[in-house]
Amino acid sequence: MATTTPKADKTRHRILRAAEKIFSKKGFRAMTVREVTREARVNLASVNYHFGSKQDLMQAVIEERFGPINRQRIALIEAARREAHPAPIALPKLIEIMVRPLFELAFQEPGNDTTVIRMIGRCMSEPTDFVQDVNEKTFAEITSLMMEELARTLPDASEADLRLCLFFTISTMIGAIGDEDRFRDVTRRKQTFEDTSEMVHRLVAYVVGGFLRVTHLPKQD
Amino acid sequence: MATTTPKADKTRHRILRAAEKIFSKKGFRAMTVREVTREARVNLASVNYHFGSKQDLMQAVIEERFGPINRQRIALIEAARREAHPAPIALPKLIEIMVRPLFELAFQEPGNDTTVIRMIGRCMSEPTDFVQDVNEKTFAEITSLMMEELARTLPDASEADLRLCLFFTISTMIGAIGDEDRFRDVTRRKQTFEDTSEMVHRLVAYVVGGFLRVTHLPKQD
DNA sequence: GTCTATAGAACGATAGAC
DNA sequence: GTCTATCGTTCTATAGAC
Repeated sequence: MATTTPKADKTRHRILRAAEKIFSKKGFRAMTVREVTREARVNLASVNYHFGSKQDLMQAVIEERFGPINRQRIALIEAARREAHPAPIALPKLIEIMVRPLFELAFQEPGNDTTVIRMIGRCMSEPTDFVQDVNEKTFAEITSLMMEELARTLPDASEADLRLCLFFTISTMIGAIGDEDRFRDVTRRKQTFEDTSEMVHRLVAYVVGGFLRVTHLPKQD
Repeated sequence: MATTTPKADKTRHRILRAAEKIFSKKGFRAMTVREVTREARVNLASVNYHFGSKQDLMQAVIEERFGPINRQRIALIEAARREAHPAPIALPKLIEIMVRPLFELAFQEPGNDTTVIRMIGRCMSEPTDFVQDVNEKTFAEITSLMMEELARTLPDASEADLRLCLFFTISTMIGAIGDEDRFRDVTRRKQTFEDTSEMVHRLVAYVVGGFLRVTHLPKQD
């Protein structure tokens, strides 16, 4: 006997890959079910059959992609905490945990294309309400975990400054991730994100520099 | 006699204000002409009469808003260059020129609302092709001017590193500007961007810290 | 210059045959 | 589980009266 549902799984998978590809380029509103099924080379009706609605499809894409990244970040924080114990995790290490899984998991994909990484950026700036809701829930745990560790690593900084810096950091990452075109315009590089490690290395340095300077700002409140 | 076209100008203006308000919340695709005319309390057909098409309306909104911000930045750079001459402009000063006009011009609006500032962020992450084209043209001059000055201020840094840092900086600004909801989530602040000056002060510190750390990274290429 | 009415196209979703 | 055919909605844009 053959396996039970080979074709269904394949169709489902093809739809998911097509959806994230188109969403990452155009956003939720401009991603039409018609274009997704055309790109996936499946029937128009199959999206509703397998997922229920366009919104349910989008939700499935987000959850499938963001879950692993955050699980890895949480695991890395816990490992780093054990390793450093009882000292706090060093700032560059902490920032790297924030930055690297985002870039590396994205490039584990076959063809090393930038679809996943662009999808994350697109997701963050997506105006549709339900996407924002899913986003908020997906990143709530890692945000509060990161704040805890930042408070340990930089005990003299105010919580308000740390939160503001974390906000800046997420902004930097999202911008750096999502906007490949602007990346090329500004940096004038031929490649896009090919040398991930070099880029991550500099991004970590940039964020660490930012944190240190803000939290060492002369008090003036 | 009364002025010649008081009502036409008023309608045009109402449409522009309504368009940027709705665009800043939802992006180009989700902004419908119907909703714009409803919000502006003008007739549905008036958008096509005054602007030609939805796309032309969007173009008018962008050019009306971005022009003054970039003109002010260019003027500030030239003034700072004269003042510092023959020394280069100090890094914090240069970064402040990049950051502050964006926030301040946005808050000159009546009611101090965040529409303009959100519009800029939304514009930067807008997937529609023609918006990206307008964006690129609008910011090409200020980008190259800023690169010139950065090269003078940080003469030991490689051009590649400076471009990458500038890219990070724009990313940080865009993220910090555009995403009021995430700002509230992460920072847990009740206000949004009320205390602009405090926010700008910290954003400048963050970016300066980032630049300095990346450009002083031990060489390893 | 402003209105109503509507053309014409594209969309999400579903019914029903296979 | 997959297909075709289509319904009902919503959109941009325009024609034509005022």
